[in-house]
Amino acid sequence: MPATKDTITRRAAVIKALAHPSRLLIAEALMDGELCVCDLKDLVGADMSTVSKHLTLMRESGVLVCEKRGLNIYYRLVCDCLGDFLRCVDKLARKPVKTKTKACC
Amino acid sequence: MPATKDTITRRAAVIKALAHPSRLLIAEALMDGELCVCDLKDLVGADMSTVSKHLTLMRESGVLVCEKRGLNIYYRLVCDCLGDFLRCVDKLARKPVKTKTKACC
DNA sequence: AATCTATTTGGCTAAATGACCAAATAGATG
DNA sequence: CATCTATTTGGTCATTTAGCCAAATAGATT
Repeated sequence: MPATKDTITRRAAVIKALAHPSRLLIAEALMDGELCVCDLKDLVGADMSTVSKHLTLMRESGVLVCEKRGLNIYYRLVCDCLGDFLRCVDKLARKPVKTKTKACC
Repeated sequence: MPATKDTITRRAAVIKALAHPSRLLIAEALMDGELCVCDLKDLVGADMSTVSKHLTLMRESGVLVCEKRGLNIYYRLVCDCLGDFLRCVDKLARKPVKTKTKACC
C-alpha cells in the first residue's frame, strides 16, 4: 500500500511539529509528564503568545492533547513512542557532519 | 545532564530534515536501500535542483550519506532506527485531529 | 581533449514561518 | 457581576524556505 500524497503530508506535519528547537524542548519536557502553558512558557523563554502558537501547532498535528483544570491548561504528549525516536535523533545529532559544504563525492 | 541550547538546535535540525513531504518520501524510500539522485528525482517529481537541495539538507543534518559510483551518486540512510519512528509517526498521523481550530477547553 | 551525463550551485521569487505586541476570550474568584 | 488570571487570537514584520531556471562542476566516455 503506497502512501498517498495526502498521507505523506500529514506524516510530515507530525514531524514538523517536533522540528523546531522550542517545540522539541516542549516535547522532551512533556515526556516526564504533563505541564501547564505557564510552565512551558518559562521553559521556552519566549512570549506567551509564541508558546501558545507552538502548542496549537503541536496539538493540531496530533502530537499533544490538552485539558483545562482550574485556571490552567495542561498539555501532554499523545504518544510515548516518541522516546525511542528522540534517542535516535540524539544519536544522529551527536555525529559530526561529514561534509559541511560540498557533496560527498 | 540538561541539553544545551545548541544541542537542542542540532536535534531539531535532524528532525527538520524529515519534516517535509518530499524529504519524508525520500527517507521512506531509502529505508529499502540506497537510491541514486535520478531515482529520487523521479520519486519526488520535482526539479532535479530542488531534489538536490533537499538531499543536501538531509546530508548536512546527518540523516543521509552519499557515495559516488560511476556516473551516479547514491544516497542512503545513516540510521535504521528511523523505521520505528516512522511507524510511530504514522500512528499519530492516522488519528483524526480532535479540535481543528479551537483549543481543547 | 572534447563531449556527455549526473549532480550541484547561484540567483530569483513567492509562500510559509516565527517572533512580538495588543486585544479578545473564558473560566475562577472576590 | 466585576475583576483577575491564564491562555488564545489577530496583526504585522523580518527571516527562512521551497520551488524553478540557468550556469557551473566533476567524473565517464569517445
